[in-house]
Amino acid sequence: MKRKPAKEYTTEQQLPRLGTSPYLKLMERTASSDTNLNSAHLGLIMLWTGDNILDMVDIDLAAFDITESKLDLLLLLSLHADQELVTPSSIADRLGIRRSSVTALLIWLEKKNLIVREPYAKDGRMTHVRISAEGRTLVNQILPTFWSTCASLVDELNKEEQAVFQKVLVKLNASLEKRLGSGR
Amino acid sequence: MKRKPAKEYTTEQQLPRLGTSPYLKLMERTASSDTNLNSAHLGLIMLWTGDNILDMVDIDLAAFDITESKLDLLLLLSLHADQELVTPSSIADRLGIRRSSVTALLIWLEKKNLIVREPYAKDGRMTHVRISAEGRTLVNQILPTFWSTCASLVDELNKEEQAVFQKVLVKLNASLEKRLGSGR
DNA sequence: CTCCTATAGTTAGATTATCTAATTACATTG
DNA sequence: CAATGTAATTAGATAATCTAACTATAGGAG
Repeated sequence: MKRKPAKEYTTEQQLPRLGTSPYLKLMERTASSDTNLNSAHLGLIMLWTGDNILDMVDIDLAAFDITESKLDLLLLLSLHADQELVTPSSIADRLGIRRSSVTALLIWLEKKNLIVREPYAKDGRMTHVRISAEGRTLVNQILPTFWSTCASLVDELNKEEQAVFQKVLVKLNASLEKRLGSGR
Repeated sequence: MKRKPAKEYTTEQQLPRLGTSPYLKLMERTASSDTNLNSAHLGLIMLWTGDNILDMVDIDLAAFDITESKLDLLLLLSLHADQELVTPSSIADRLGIRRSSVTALLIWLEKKNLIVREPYAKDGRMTHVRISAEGRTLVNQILPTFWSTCASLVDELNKEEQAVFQKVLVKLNASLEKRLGSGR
């Protein structure tokens, strides 16, 4: 969760915007000799951009009183609604977080009646989790805005730029998911 | 903060990896008619990638017992070390967070002797914040790894891909920073 | 020169998303 | 059937954020 200060006061004294170049100079001075500076620069901008994108999405979802993590989980349940068994463990595994973290999310979602937890008859230790009708309704309310926010992220890019960007990004993301061992 | 499960147990039953296509199908069904689906798709992948990149960097920084937010602040102080006056307010303004959030970060950093807070003589309400010698040492220890992590993010891409990617990314990030009103 | 108000910083208290460790309950297997 | 493994939860912690309230100082209006 981050950003979106409503404006506290307008401060008089300010720090100047330095831009990218001081970071690059610092990098030149402090990077190990076997680090490719161009790649590092690119990675840094990617990191900053990722941060900004997360912020944008958070801000938009705030209107629906939900966070990206929770929407993520609801979508996961949506897309696996046909599965006989969806347990907190398997959710944790898929999301790359601990079971206890999933429990916390589920408690919140259940309190709002967005999901249902049902004991699993075939194995008394397990619980089946599914999205509720209310949950589906909420998701359907959120998604049009969510997709339009996603689209707006890359608004500035023209068709051609989008095309090359997409190609490279898909490759990049695949490699990251592989390295993290996580992914959809 | 996210991800990095050490492995709790290996769960037997798992949720299948669905990949991107069910998300796209869902999008086709639920996006408003004035949303460009290609753009939305691209934005979605961008969001996922951003998430993964954040995770990678977090994991690497964890070894130094510091988080991205805190390193960010230390770098900010580093780069403004020549300024006569750097206040919590101006930091909050630059980082796009509230003053009270900055206070929390500063308390942590000060406890570890990474920064120094000095009363500002010319205005008794203000405090000048600067990075300490210890802080500078830590930053110098972290940066080589940090840059190499940044570089490794885009390892998979060849020279040519990096070049187009960079061009588009810079443009994209500039537009996001403008929209968020934040930025370096 | 004193009083009001604006500003800077902090504190108090809350939320969200994580984690680890401990606990509870059920299942399996020797 | 007792020991051990697994699923889920609970308890308690940390990090990063927020809003609201508070304290202290500054600066201007009488």
